[in-house]
Amino acid sequence: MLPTMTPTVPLRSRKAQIDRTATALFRARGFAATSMRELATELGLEAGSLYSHIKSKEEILHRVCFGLAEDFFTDFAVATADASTPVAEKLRQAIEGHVRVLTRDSAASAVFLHEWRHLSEPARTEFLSLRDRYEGSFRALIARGIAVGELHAPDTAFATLTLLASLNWLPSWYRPDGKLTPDEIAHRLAEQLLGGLLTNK
Amino acid sequence: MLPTMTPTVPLRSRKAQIDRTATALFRARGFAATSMRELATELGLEAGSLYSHIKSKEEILHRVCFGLAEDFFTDFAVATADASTPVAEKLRQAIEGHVRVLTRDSAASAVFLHEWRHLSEPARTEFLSLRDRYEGSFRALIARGIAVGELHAPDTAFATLTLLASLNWLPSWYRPDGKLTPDEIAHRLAEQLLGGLLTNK
DNA sequence: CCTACCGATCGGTAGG
DNA sequence: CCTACCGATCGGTAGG
Repeated sequence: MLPTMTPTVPLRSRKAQIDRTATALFRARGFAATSMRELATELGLEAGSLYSHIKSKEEILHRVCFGLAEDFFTDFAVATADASTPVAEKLRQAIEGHVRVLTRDSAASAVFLHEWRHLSEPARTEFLSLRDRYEGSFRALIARGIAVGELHAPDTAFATLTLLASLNWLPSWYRPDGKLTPDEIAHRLAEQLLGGLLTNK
Repeated sequence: MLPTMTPTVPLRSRKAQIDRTATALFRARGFAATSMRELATELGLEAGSLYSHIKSKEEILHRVCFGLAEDFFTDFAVATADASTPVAEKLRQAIEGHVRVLTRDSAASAVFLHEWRHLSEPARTEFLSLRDRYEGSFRALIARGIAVGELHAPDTAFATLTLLASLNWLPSWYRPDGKLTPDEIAHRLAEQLLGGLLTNK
């Protein structure tokens, strides 16, 4: 038996590499316009070889979308866990948590925000109901803030919509190598958005 | 010479029909995932027949994207034309103008906002520079409002970004048959967004 | 506006 | 992980 070259142990599993590279491509070109051959080339292998690690193109999209959904829920739960924290402060921490998830992996976030519609049923419907639940949590937080007088807004639904829209625009312009750190961005966004909601300024 | 059945005169030109139907499909499925055969079927004709009215699939996308860009510029110019109008009021009218364009054709707006990346060069770069110019106009307006003391914001760039992001989220949830009229939506959005920017409330 | 078709490319599989 | 390939579908054209 002859000794063979020990293959370089991949730092991340091949599957994780595929997910990461696919996510970047999905973000740049969109899910439908990204071909499995492009993805394979980017990874230095042949198209057919991908299928020893994944079952389908959509499987990747599914993992990215639902993985991020989980991240958003986790961070929101942490931000709002402490019962003694004032509502406005909970909202601030929820905003910062949301921004943290967005900046941690902005490619995956962009896919989460824009490519979910290429999920086939029933995943698509399931995804949308998760997203609705998440929006609902923010709306409830804002409504409670208004009820206890810490926040004010002419229309709760509009306030929630504009808040999340502002945050979710981030992956369109965020660059990890930009001047501001994720924490600074989170802080400024929170200032900007709470500025319009807080009763006492 | 025998008289023949007079063909029904189309209310809109066939080309305009193609654009409208394609826009709805591009919005629902995305540009890349929409096939010319789907589009033809929707219009009740064969795929090949489309090409006596249009040159290519991308030509449609090009018309939609640049047509809407023109609409946004036109409405912004009208909103900010009068030199004697206070800056904050100009901003309010610019917001309402932007919302008016978005609600007038929300399918085209959604395509404008999300499908432009499927334009090939040089159209893509040209489009992005138009979009930058438009954003720049809003930023300049906000900056001037802060300079003269009518507006306040911790960060002009962030204020502009969150403002436009909030407005541009509208095509994602706007339904022409919803409870609120476009004017009411424009008004509430303006209230919500100016509420965080106005110096005197 | 249709019929008939082109070459290219797609996601995915069989067998090794 | 590769080679070789599958059937399906793509945008678009020629000729009428």
